[in-house]
Amino acid sequence: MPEKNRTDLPRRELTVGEVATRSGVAVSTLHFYETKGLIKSMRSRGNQRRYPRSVLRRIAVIKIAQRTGIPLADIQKELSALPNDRQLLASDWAHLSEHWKTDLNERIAKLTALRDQLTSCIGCGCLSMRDCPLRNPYDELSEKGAGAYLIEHAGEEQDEATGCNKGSAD
Amino acid sequence: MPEKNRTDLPRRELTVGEVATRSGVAVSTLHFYETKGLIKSMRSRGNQRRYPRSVLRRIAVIKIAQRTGIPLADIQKELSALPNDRQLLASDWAHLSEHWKTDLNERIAKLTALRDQLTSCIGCGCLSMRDCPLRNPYDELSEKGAGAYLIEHAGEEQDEATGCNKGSAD
DNA sequence: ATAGAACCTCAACTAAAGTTGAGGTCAATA
DNA sequence: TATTGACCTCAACTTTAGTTGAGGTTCTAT
Repeated sequence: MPEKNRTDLPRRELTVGEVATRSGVAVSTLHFYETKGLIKSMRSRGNQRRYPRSVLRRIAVIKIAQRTGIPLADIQKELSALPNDRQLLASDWAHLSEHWKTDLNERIAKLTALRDQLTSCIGCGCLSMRDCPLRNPYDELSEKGAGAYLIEHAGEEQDEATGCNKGSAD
Repeated sequence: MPEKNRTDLPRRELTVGEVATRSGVAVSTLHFYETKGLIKSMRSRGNQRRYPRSVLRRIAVIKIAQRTGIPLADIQKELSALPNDRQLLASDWAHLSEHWKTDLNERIAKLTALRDQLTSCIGCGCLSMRDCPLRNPYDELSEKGAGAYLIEHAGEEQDEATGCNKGSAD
């Protein structure tokens, strides 16, 4: 067990394996994150990766952002846009997490709206393109600055997948 | 405009292009769904796809399920497990949407929990593997029948990514 | 000094949900 | 009838987030 007794100075740099076990992500994932510019490493004389302990915090932040549904590319952008790219300060965390919280709230709001529509459409089941709120994708449109959609496209040919409230299977 | 004047009997079968425009999904997607067993088609003498109008309802249901976050493979399973695979009845819709609503509620609950943790951790920023609720993935574990986790793994080597409440950047 | 664990690079593979293109056929309209 | 848009199949490509494996090197405890 060579891992165990490496002179365990409190601030020694970490190997990729150590970072993997301590952060809970696979070594291959750390390599992958490095290719994506999400983390960086120093190299030993023998070309092996060495990490400052701050990388653990960085990985923690990445993982939390992922849980909120942010794609890695976006996380990378936000991390690299930070004034102090190398070391994540408490203020950075506050900034990022505030931003991600907003994002997350939007996603929750969207899902909640969907759930409510689902609830009210369970009894109906018309699923009409024209009449059913489940099929009028307000949410998608509102992202593209819509609201005007219904007016602008009012004359377009629409189809009734089924007649609403007929309760038929077609 | 050949599309326009096809003898427009109310119950004529639909071509793939008609289904595409009426349902809002691409023709290639309809082909794809067919290979995945999500929809079926009859064929004309010349081997072109012909759909009953009920396919529009089926696609509507698929799209709504997708919005709730269900993968296509699961949707396929549920649709094909239906007693009446071909035609979706109102009762099928009620059954499926009830089920998906439950699913959606769970996803919302998870995201809400994450948001609340995020909120309470913004000021702290410790992100400690041991101490931070954001890093103790209760949610994932609870799916595997956990709760026992904290006790069972209590002696395991954990790492402090940072010391909690130190407010330091490492 | 040496065994063996841990590490290196690079390429290929996975999964989901499609999209794109090539090469060829069908069908409705002028 | 001829044209042309719509359609067909099949293969390859795309993106995201990684994983797997081959072939070779480094590190560290004994």
